[in-house]
Amino acid sequence: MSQIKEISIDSMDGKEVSVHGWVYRIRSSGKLTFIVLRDSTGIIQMLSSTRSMSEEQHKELSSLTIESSLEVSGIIHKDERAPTGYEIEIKDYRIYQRNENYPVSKDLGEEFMLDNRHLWLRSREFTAVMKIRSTIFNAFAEFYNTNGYYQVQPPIMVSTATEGGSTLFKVPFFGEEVSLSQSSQFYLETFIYSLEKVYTISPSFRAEKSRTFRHLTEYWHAEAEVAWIHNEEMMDIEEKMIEYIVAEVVKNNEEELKILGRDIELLKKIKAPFPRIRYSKLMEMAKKDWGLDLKYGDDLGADEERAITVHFDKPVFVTHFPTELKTFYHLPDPENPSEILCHDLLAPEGYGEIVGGGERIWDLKQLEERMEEYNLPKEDYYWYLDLRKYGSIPHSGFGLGLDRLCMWIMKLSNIKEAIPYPRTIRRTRP
RNA sequence: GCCGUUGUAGCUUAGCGGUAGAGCACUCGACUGUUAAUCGAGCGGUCGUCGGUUCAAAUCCGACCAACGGCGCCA
Repeated sequence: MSQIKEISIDSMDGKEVSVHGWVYRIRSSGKLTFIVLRDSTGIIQMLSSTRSMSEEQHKELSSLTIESSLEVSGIIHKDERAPTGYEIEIKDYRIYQRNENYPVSKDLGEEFMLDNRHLWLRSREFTAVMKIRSTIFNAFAEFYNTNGYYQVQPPIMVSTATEGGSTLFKVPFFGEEVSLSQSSQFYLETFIYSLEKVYTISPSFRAEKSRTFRHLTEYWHAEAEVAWIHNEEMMDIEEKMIEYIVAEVVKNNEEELKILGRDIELLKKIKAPFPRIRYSKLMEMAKKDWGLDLKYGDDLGADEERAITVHFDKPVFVTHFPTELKTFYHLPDPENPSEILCHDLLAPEGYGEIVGGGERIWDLKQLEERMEEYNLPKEDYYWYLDLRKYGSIPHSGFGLGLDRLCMWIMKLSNIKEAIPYPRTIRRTRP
């Protein structure tokens, strides 16, 4: 049995081949029936006629319907009239299942496509999305594996909040209650005292009732935590990582990018270093250069991020946010304690924030003070505070929304198109 | 949490007070080179649900349900 891609080459012309897959299109003009077969590697047109089969066989094949499954054997011909330039003249076949009525066709509404995601997955577009997504997830792990990092697995059911917030999913737990993890950062920090450089790819959950093009309640969170490095070095690593991931997609998924209509030339421009702009400077530029109604102390809303990122063709770091705009664990800049040593990475073309990261407070006293400001109970965070009691060191880390990264790289209009089974405030099926 | 939009055949939709129409899919038929073929016929609808107004409601009003979109929050 062969795969469609490996037989679609000139040197196979005239050879006998066997393939299996699903009916992608079928057209009949009586004595000739064209069946376009799909497998995981591509599509190929197959010809059924009475030249190479009996009348009954030809009739049975001609009656097949979309997405019916079968295997065939026949002779492959180079033929310019076929959609991909190659065609199989069917000599024999076996039908696994003939479908009655496949519900997915052209002209689909959004709700229908989401309700039938388990079938829509088979479409060429979504197959392309899933192949690119696979490249992105692999490339992320590969980048860190080849740079001396260890992959670790934090818990998903947790009893401590990361942000101290109200956005946690509560789950019954033997008469008690636990939360689903919204970030693995604190657990990642526990590993750096032995492994020094660690990363994880794990799901995160946010119970926020967000209804936007880039929010999911369950999403894939790629996080890293690195001992001994500071904010600037963390950004050095991240921009090389993004450059690597995008380059891998360009290298491995040219065909899929074409199916999605993504401009490859724009992706080829994604090379480190990325611009680094201090928050205070960005506020000035926003007001003076782009006419945005922003002042120091404002957080970046969706409109602002869009307005800012359309001015760049590469991702851009925004650094040194005012202390009050971010949560307690960020390290205040020793030279200007009203700002913190942190960074957001905004994706270009209007996509906005894909990474949040920075340097963590590593002094016990300073961390305790900040937690008091946030009214966080020390008892719950005893293990996080212990990290500052025993061999504490400077360190930095980040969290990356992998689904958002996928959305930007593929230039999708909604994050739901970037993940196979999106979970949102109103959707948990299929 | 706030604001908005949409529910008509399996799917995409037209109709917007007076007998529910089309394209795709599916079924049957014609066609020896089709490119999401073409041509002919057929199948398929308690117009999201409940209630109200009216001689008459898919159409107007109300409530509910479902989904989608925007803001805030964030990755």
